Amino acid sequence: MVNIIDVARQAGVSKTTVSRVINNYPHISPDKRRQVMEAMEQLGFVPNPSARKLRGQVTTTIAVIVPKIVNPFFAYLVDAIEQEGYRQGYQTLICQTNEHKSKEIAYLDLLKNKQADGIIMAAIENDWADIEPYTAFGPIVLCNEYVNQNDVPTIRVDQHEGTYTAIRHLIERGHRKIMYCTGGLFTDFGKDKDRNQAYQRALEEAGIAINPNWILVDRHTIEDGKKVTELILDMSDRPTAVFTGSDEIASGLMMAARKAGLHIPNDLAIIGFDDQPIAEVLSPSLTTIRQPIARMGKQAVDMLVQLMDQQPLSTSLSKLPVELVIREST
Amino acid sequence: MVNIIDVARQAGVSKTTVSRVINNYPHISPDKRRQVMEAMEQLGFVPNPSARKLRGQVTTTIAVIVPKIVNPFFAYLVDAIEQEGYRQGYQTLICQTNEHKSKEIAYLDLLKNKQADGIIMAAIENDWADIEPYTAFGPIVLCNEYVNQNDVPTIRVDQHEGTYTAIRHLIERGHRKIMYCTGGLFTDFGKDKDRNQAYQRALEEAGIAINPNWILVDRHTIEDGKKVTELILDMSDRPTAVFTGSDEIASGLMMAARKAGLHIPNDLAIIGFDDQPIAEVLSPSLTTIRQPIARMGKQAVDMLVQLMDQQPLSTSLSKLPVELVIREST
DNA sequence: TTGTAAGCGTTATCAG
DNA sequence: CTGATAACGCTTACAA
Repeated sequence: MVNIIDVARQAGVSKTTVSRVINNYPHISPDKRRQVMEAMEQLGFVPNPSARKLRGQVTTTIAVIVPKIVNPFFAYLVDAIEQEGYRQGYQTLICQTNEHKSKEIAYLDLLKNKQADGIIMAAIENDWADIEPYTAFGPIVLCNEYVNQNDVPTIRVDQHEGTYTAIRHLIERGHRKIMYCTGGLFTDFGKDKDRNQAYQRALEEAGIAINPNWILVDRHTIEDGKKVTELILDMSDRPTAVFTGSDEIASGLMMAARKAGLHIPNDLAIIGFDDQPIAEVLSPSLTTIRQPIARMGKQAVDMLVQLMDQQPLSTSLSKLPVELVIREST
Repeated sequence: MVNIIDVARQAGVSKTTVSRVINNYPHISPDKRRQVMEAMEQLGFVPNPSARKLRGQVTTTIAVIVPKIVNPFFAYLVDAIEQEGYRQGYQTLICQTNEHKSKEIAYLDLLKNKQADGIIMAAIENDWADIEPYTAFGPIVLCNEYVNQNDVPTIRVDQHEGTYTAIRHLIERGHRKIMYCTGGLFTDFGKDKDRNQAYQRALEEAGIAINPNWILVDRHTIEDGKKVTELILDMSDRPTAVFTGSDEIASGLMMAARKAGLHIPNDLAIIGFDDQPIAEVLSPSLTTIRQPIARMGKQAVDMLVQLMDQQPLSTSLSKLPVELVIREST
């Protein structure tokens, strides 16, 4: 491995000077700078990141933690973050927890060991109380997920508004039997709390009673969607519309419903969440709530960079608007 | 940051002993081992990877290079690699080139600096001649993509067989006007060479002349698929079937064709490639060539680990079989 | 079985 | 403007 000393020798300078060239220090004679550049070129020198991280204060590395990279929502988010990070001179470490608490913690250790200057969490497996201590080692920004705590830097969409808009849309289409089918649990915190409350509020305002049979939780995948359809088919009192927490559930649901002979949207209206590319190519195409993923990623990076640069944050919470995209499934 | 010395002090031993405990050396008294473990626990010690990489010979890190993580094929491949790597004790660095040659080279530098022990490349942007020198610093395994060179460790599917099977299937369905629409170029090397040759061979065997108008290259995305449909609609002599290089092009194509009033498969048959989750939920569901992505990922890791362990490779090429999945679009 | 000490490749400090 | 030198946290001869 060719190192800074080899370059120094080749250029006839000290390794300090080489280091200065690498790091663009201002006061170096043009002559020496040129010599060093040439030597680096000739020897194919590349600075060793381990050594830099070990010695320096700064790693110019950020990490983004997602549960599953095969989930298109997270893939697009990671992509946005990676590209914006790259633009701002950061290397992005992509970390997949597979929903394991221990893996999440292991990735947070990246801060502890100065492997990364900051972390963007797109999901949270552990309690915030267990994560918070890591902020002592570097900034953590939540993106997409959030917690019941005011001072945690967060970029997210307005889940309440999104869900409320979706349910209102179904009601306006004449539906009164609306199933609610989402990711997390029907709990009292974070993302799901907002969605749950919006669902309840929209129904209440329309004077519709809530049917507990039509509340399904912990549904994520296309497979889950198919199973939801089976559930619906088995019901004596079927819903006429379904709100789903992601386009993936929606697509599985739609496919199975179609196969069972249901006409969409006449027999069953379906609305998704995310506006993934798939939403447009489904038949019928999927009405859904569009999340501004690229903007979320960019803003998360911006906020993280501000924190890493010790700049004061104008606001610790950025709530981006969502958009109802009406297609054929409702 | 709590380091090995802090632990040593707390446990009342030397840092060497701590290091030995971390690395599971055999000859340590149970007593001291326990003391060290307790100290590590109490202090919340986590070994610093930079220091280990800098000092040691081994990083227990592998890197996987993909062009775009938002492409579901690569997302699934990365997922398989990450999980298998994790199982075998390796941390996986996920690297996205965005199809930039320079980024690919930058990632190959990971080998040079001992940031990774080995690399899996799922795509190739640069010429192999420019990549080959990096093998001096650590093993490189190709997965999915390949080059015209015998000794390069490669895991891939039989693209020729896959494409041939697909085209034969269309011919058996009675089609003689078959469009060919794929990713790379209609070139003479790698993945595309095999596909191209298979297309030509299948047509030739069936006594069908090749129509150059029906050969489209460099198509990748859903958007590309839509545009292909426009092209078809503008043709005076239209194909009756289309072979596409990925389910994504196929889905864009299908959607636009349906919108234009074409019946699928009667007016236009479509066959995809990959068997992504989307293939099943499309309407009509998509006939496609299934790639064993999970197996590819696992085998790539296995092969890389063998090479990193300096074990001889039984064979440098593993060609996995593909499978025709017949659905409604043909 | 345990400890001492020399590095791995960089950057920060200090002196010139 | 430039250079010597001391860390950063860890592993590994070599000694004991």
